[in-house]
Amino acid sequence: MSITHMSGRIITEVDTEKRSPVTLRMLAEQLNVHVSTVSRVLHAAPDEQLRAASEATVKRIKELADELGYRPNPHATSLRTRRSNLVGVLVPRLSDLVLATIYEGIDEAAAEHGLSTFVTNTLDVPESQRSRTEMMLGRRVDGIVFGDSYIDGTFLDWVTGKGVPFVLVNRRVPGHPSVTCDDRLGGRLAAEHLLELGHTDVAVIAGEPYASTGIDRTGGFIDRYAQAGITVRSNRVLQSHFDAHGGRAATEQLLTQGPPPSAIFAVNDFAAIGTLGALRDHGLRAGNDVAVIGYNDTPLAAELPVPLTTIRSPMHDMGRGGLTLLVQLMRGEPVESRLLPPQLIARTSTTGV
Amino acid sequence: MSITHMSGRIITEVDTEKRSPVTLRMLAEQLNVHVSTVSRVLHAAPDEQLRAASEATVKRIKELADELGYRPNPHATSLRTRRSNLVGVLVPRLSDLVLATIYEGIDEAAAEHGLSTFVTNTLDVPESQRSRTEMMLGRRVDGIVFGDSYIDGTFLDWVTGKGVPFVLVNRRVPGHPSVTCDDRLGGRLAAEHLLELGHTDVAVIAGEPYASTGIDRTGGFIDRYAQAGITVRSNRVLQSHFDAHGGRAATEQLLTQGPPPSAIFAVNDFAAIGTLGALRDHGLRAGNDVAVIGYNDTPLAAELPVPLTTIRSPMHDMGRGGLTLLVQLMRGEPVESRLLPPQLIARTSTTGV
DNA sequence: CTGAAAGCGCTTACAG
DNA sequence: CTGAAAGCGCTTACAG
Repeated sequence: MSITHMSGRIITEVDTEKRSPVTLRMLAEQLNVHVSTVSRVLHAAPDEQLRAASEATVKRIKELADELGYRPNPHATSLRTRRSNLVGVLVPRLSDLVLATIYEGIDEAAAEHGLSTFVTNTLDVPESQRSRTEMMLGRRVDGIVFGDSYIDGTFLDWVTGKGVPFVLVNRRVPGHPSVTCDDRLGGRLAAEHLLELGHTDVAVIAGEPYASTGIDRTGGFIDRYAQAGITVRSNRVLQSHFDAHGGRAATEQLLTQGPPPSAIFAVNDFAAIGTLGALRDHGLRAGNDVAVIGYNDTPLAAELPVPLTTIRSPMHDMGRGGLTLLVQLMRGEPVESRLLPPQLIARTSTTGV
Repeated sequence: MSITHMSGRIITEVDTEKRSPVTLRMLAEQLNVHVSTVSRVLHAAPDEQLRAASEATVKRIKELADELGYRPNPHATSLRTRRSNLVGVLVPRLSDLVLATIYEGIDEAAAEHGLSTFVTNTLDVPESQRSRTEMMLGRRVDGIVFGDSYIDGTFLDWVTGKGVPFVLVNRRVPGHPSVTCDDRLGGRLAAEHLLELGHTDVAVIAGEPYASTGIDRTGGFIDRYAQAGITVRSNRVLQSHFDAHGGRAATEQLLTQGPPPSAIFAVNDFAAIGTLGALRDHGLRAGNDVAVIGYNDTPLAAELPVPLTTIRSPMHDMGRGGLTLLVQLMRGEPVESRLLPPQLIARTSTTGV
């Protein structure tokens, strides 16, 4: 640790510190005990260290390990135990705040369980979903979290054959364990809010047709309107990408095809921002001329020039919950899918100024 | 691979497939060659396979490896070679689109080099920067990319002592290799744009005082104004967080302390969105009453109700460039810091309707 | 052209 | 209470 002031030595020492972190064997040799004893002591739970070694030995080992900053080599451990303590996470795009936030929840919970995560983008491209999954398997992950599932579960059936436990977050697929927002309920909440405000001519910017999020939010919304005796016609329901550009494009299309609806439900806050832009281009004031409601309550929603009414979804908790479910699965415990409750957050974009 | 329709067998097979991916030894035994021969063949570059084994043997080995889907166990490889092919990435927050995009660039380039990445948030908390770095070292990463550097390089000096190569992206620190946007130039471009539009009373939402991004963007801006003979007074330069809430808060403060400036430069698009909100609350129209210019050209900027003038920074390329620099460093090659050029993107928020 | 050995750093029954 | 051995799956000189 001390620096010797002879240039030749210094380089050697730095090199040594760099190349060789302290190993179990180094500890064992310094203490004149067997490497297996050190291993046992360092792994025993506090209450069963008695059986690992004598109290004195335990103390000596732990102190030296502390002093030298011993960190087990995870590759050696993984090789030996056949557990990598690694979890793979697949998302459409990490630069989508929704997925980034979910991932933060996943990684946070993973750290609490002593697990590390690998994330990767699949861009919702099936070929990438497959190749990135294989890459994760190549890395010997102990489990996978999919945030990019297609509602058609063919791919997941293939993954099942690989024997690696996995869970879904963000988007659900029937027959597979998942932690998602109760998106049908979310859609219903949006509908109820607009119904209360008296909107009968409404449109939906519905998201991607392969994602349960878009499907369920749209379905819950339309069903609630149907209950109220109002049919949302199919030309008022437009597919879209889950971003501002997609929301703007879909809204443009909507506004081009006839008189504007009195309210628009965009199944994603970013799409909703695109909707706000398109409305403005057409000289319509969001919240006064046309009500707009988004989904997720991203941090931006409250700060927009026209604060956005939205359905809050528990993004972070979805990530945490998904990882927790995966851990249970990895332990061989039975698991159940969870639907987390959404919440309406009313702001100016529907209530007006 | 085939499914036997006897329930007992099925479970066994799935279990087998799950627990034991194919190993070098399995290949060797099936082919009646030594495991070292298989290893040599599978590692040789196409042109030197002649020296690894006979043409016939090479062919047999490669075919079987393909057929069985052999994937080397990375933990065994890492243990043996003392290279993990792992890179650690530290960012303030992955749910900040700027950092997520930079990370996407890093991971993309990493994959091309056969490297995998671990990302983690530090929330700009020094204690976390340290603990997360230690966690990365524990994972035996071959290198680290810091996207969260403080301009004060004390922490990085400590990291240098660890002997692990690292590079900086996003934020630079004198004396350490980095790939960043030329933020001083970016600030200057913002100033020139506003000067051309005739703005003499301007304010800056300046970001965090410990980040080179905020410092350089602000510095370049103020210097350019000084060149034009205009002093930007210090009460017109406000610290802020790099998000919408921070931008709104700082702008509120600005608008409270007296008559509004005729233009505001926010050193981050999200902060700029907060600025737009605050202006609207005060009955001021962005682009007409007060010009607003942001930084980064995030995908949202163009889609906002008032499209945002901004300085485009090459976020993705910064990530790619940073990883490339790290690879050079890991090879022991000399490296040089790079400044990537920013670009002005003029939109309605400064030009008006 | 190919085999055999050693060893990376760890864990885990098994002895004693 | 502690030691010794075996082995996880790979790579790398070294022989022959």
